[in-house]
Amino acid sequence: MDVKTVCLGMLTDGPASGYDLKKEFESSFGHFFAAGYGSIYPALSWLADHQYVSCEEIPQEGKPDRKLYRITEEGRQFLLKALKNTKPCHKIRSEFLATMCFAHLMERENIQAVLDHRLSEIGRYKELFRNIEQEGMSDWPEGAKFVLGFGKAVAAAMETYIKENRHALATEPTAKTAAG
Amino acid sequence: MDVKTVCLGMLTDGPASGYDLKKEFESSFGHFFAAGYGSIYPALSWLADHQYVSCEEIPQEGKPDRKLYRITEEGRQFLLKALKNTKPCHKIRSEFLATMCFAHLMERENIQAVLDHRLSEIGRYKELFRNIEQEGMSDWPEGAKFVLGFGKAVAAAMETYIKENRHALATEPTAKTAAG
DNA sequence: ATCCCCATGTAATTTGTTACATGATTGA
DNA sequence: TCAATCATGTAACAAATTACATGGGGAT
Repeated sequence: MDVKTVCLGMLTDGPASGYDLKKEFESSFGHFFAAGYGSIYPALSWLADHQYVSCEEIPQEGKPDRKLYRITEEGRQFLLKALKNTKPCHKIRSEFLATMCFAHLMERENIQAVLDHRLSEIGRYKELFRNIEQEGMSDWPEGAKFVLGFGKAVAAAMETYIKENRHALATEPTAKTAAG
Repeated sequence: MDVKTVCLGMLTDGPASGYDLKKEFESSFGHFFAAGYGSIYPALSWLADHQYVSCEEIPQEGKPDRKLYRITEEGRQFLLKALKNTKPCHKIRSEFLATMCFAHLMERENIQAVLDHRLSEIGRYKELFRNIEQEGMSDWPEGAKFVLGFGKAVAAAMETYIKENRHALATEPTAKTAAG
C-alpha cells in the first residue's frame, strides 16, 4: 500500500483537498505513515487520471482554486481490493537504533543527547495522541481507535525502555583507533 | 545515516564480505534496518572508492573471489562524524496500521487474517531475538545489547496490544457503497 | 533430482524527499 | 512587522527494491 492508496482511503471519510490530506497525514497518520506535498499532489493526480476520484474545483480569491476530491465507485473497488492483502508490512528504519549499535565508538554526552532527542520525539507523539483524544473520537471507526491505541502502546514501551536502560550507555568510548 | 554508513559501522567489528554483511542485516539488524544485496554491494563499492574501506580479494574455486573489506582510518573518521548527529530518526512505515485504519471497509475474516499475519511476523522477530541470545552476547558492546532489548520491548508491546484489542475489530463491515 | 548455500554484481524501476515557485489573508 | 495559514504544484535528486545474470558444491 502506497501513498496513493492511503489518500484514497482517507477520502472514504468525505471529500478533501490535497492540503486537507496533508494535515491528516501530519496529525492522525503521522506516527506510522508520513507523506509530504511532493507525494500527495502527484498521488491525487494519478487517482484522478484513473477515475478513482473526481475533482471539483472551487474558485477562491487570492489563493489557488481549492480542489475537492471525492472517491468514485471505481475508486472504492480499487481500495477494497488493496485492503484484501492479508500481509501488509510494518517497516521500521531506525537511524536511532543503528546509531546506538555503535555507541561504544561515541562520546558519553553524545549518546545521552541522542537519547534525549529520541525521548523528546516520543513526547511529541504522546502530545499528538492527547490532542486527538481531546478532540473526541467517539464517532471514529474501531480500526482507527485500534491504530491510535497501538501507537500509544508502542510509544509508551519505547519511552519506558529508554528511561530504564539508558544508564547502561553512560560509559566512556572504547577508542581503539588504528589497533587492528 | 544510510546503508553505506551502517555497512561501515558493521566493519568496525572486523573485516567482512558483502555476503557476510547481508547475513548480519538479516539477523541482528533486520528488525530495524533492512538492506539487500542491491544496496549493500553498491555501498561497499562507494566506500572503497572513497578509501573508507580497503578490499582484499581472496581467490576461491568454483565461486567468485571473496572480497574482504576492512575499515580504514579515514573510514573510521567518517563514521565517527556520522555518529555525531544527535538527531537520528526512527521512521515507521506501516501498511499494517494503514490497513487497520480502514478496517470498517473490510470483511471480518480479512481483518483477523491481517492481525494473525502480523502476530506471526512478531513471532519471527521474537525467535530471532532468542537465537541471538542463545549464541551468547556477553562480549557484545552495551549499545548492541540496548538495541536488542529495545526490539524485544517493542515487539512484546505490539504483541500484547494486538492480542488484547483484536476483539474490538471482530465486527461486520459498514458497507456504505454508493451512499454519498 | 532438487534445493539451499555460497558469492558476486548490474540495470531498470519504483518511490519518495527536497527544493523551488507563487502569493493573499489573518492574527499576534 | 512577522509568522502562520491557506493553497497549488513541478523538477531535480536521492535511495532503495526488484529483477536479471552466473554458477559450483553439498545435503536430502
